[in-house]
Amino acid sequence: MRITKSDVIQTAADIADKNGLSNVSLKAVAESLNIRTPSLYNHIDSLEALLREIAHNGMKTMNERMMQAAIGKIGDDAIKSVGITYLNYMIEHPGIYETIQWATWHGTEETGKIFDNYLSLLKTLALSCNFNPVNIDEILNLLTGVLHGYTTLQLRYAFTKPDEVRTALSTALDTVLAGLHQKYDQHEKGHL
Amino acid sequence: MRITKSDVIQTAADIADKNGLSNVSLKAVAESLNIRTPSLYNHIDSLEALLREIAHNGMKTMNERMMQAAIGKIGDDAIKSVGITYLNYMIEHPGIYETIQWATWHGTEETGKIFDNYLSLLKTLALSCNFNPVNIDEILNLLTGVLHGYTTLQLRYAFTKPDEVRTALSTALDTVLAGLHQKYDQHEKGHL
DNA sequence: TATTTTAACTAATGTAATTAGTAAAGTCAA
DNA sequence: TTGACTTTACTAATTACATTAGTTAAAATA
Repeated sequence: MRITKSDVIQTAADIADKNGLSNVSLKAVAESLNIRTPSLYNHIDSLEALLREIAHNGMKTMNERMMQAAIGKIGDDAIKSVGITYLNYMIEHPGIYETIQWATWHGTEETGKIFDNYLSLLKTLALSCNFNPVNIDEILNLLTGVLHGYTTLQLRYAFTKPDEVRTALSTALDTVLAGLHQKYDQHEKGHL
Repeated sequence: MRITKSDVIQTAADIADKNGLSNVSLKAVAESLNIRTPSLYNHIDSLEALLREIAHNGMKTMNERMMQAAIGKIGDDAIKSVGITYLNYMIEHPGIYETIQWATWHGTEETGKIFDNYLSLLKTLALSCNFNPVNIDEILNLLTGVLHGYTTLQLRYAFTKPDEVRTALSTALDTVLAGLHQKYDQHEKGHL
């Protein structure tokens, strides 16, 4: 009968996934939890803060899953594997992903830190592709951009044909990686 | 003293650009126009409908600018020119762009139609790149994805260093186009 | 067991969207 | 120009939430 902060966030996240971000209200969350609206303030600071917590939780979960997905892989394989994991999370949790996008505009330093963890993972993997480290930021910007934009735009098809969208993403990443290799691959240094 | 629907949309769009989407309220719009909130209902159906109108107006304006930017150009040049125009609009009108993203989740058929016009422009330009038409949808999905994702993620830097972000986008598009050419360029058919 | 914290509650306030009903000002035909 | 009609503004009232204040009971802790 006693409720924790984590319960509140989970419940709100579920509502977002089922009914969309715009239907997440303190009233709706409280009803789901069978408590009165003001009682939520024992766990959260405000509706905005709750939304940010949903986003942060989601981002952290994604980061963990992507790290798992990268284990035992390097180079293009690792990057594609991470990309598919990213897409899968979005398909499973569209409401949370919507909240993450909301947090892009309403984020705090915390939001930035969690995003940096994601960048850090991608950076390690990109370096394992044998790209010239000088260009690593350029490369990261392109990879994160493609991942975010491609998955967002394809999400509407992802519910009806998830497998097609997954293979399409893989193909798209192949194309981008081909461009990256052509442009940024390190030339073999002379043998010592 | 008399106000038109277009005035309402413009005013709301200005508020979005200046203060962000979350500060667009009927109250704020009415105050800017020096009328009472309920009077807005003579011009719009609801707050949601108003936001959609902001998005649709913005998307149409972007489409027009991108078509202008493409005139007299073909191939990679045309696509890069369109991409820079896309980015420029976002820098000029971050609030409208935020609203367009909102409309991605809360859109109507109208939203889809305007987006299709954008796709149609890009399709024409992509075909002028000499890609194999069989793969044109794949190519479009990648191009639109990169454009959306890259610009969204770079927007935060775009206000302080707009020129750097612009050239960086150009470079990123070069990379993607290199990948696309490597994979999808049509081979010369035998001479007839 | 006594004390302190936690987390629930009711009651009250403030803000914003929306609806209903009304009046004034503009439009247009006879 | 006058009178019907439409448009667009208004006030008043309703509703839905978010949020704050103050209170109480249960849980945790010492």
